[in-house]
Amino acid sequence: MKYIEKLRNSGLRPTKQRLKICQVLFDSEKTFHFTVNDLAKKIKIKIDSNISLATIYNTVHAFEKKGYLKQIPINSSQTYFDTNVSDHHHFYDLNNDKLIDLENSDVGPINIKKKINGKKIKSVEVLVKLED
Amino acid sequence: MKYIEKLRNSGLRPTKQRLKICQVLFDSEKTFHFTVNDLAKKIKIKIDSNISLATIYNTVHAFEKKGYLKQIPINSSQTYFDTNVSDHHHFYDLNNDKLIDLENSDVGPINIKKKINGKKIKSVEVLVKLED
DNA sequence: TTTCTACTTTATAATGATTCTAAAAAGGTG
DNA sequence: CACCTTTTTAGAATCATTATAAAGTAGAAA
Ligand SMILES: [Mn+2]
Ligand SMILES: [Mn+2]
Ligand SMILES: [Zn+2]
Ligand SMILES: [Zn+2]
Repeated sequence: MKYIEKLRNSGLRPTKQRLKICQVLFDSEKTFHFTVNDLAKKIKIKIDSNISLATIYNTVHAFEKKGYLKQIPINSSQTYFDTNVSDHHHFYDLNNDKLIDLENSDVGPINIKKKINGKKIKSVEVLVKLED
Repeated sequence: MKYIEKLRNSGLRPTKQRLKICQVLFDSEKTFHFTVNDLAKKIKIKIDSNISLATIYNTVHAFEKKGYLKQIPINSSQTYFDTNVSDHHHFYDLNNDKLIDLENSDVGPINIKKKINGKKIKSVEVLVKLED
């Protein structure tokens, strides 16, 4: 299985559960955005096995820490994650709570002119809110 | 009192509680960022009166809807609000969960080249995450 | 293979921000 | 004042997320 090494390299044991979650997250052609709830449903549908919510949370957070997933900064009752870990931005459709990718090339370079003493920039993310 | 009219013009009755919350939010020289919890503490300190949490939530949401406050898109366990309702951006310091304003002039114009059919842009916000 | 240990999973409880409820209080109008 | 509507409030409910701690598993060593 192709995810065993990916997990090992990150210091995560390739357990049955983690491998199945990898399948659901990373086997698809396109990247996608999801909440933990979305992911739990998807796992139940795609794979006929019960992975506990606690494990899904643990794994998602482990993947996030390792850089396999990104959190999307947004105000919502649930946290959104992204399997697209490249540097990019988002549209957020306020009418249906859906996220759409905005590639860097769709936004152009962002030049942060202000500097904060002793701090370095970790990420620069643009959120474009949409409405009808 | 200078907030009575502001409230009336927005269809909000100028109640004792709303006027006191206005004082705490809008009387200060500088704008600031806050969570509902922050605000509740500030109210208890600045004004010696008990305004219930429910009322603070109601009022903050009413003000947000009227455009007197802005929500800041960020992933945190609490929602952050901003008394600076001008178009601007933020630094978010991951080491202490503090927000710092980034004026439009500190970022330069952002040109969103991608369009979404039937949707219009409501806001464009940049979040710059900082670490030590 | 057997054993040992650290890591992982899981069901379940706890947490905590936010929202809901419904009764009491206050605002506004005539 | 009398009336009706809006607002406030204490407390309960909700619900995403995190913590707990017991049972299971992976990997390595013997
Ligand atoms: Mn996380
Ligand atoms: Mn709100
Ligand atoms: Zn994305
Ligand atoms: Zn601000």
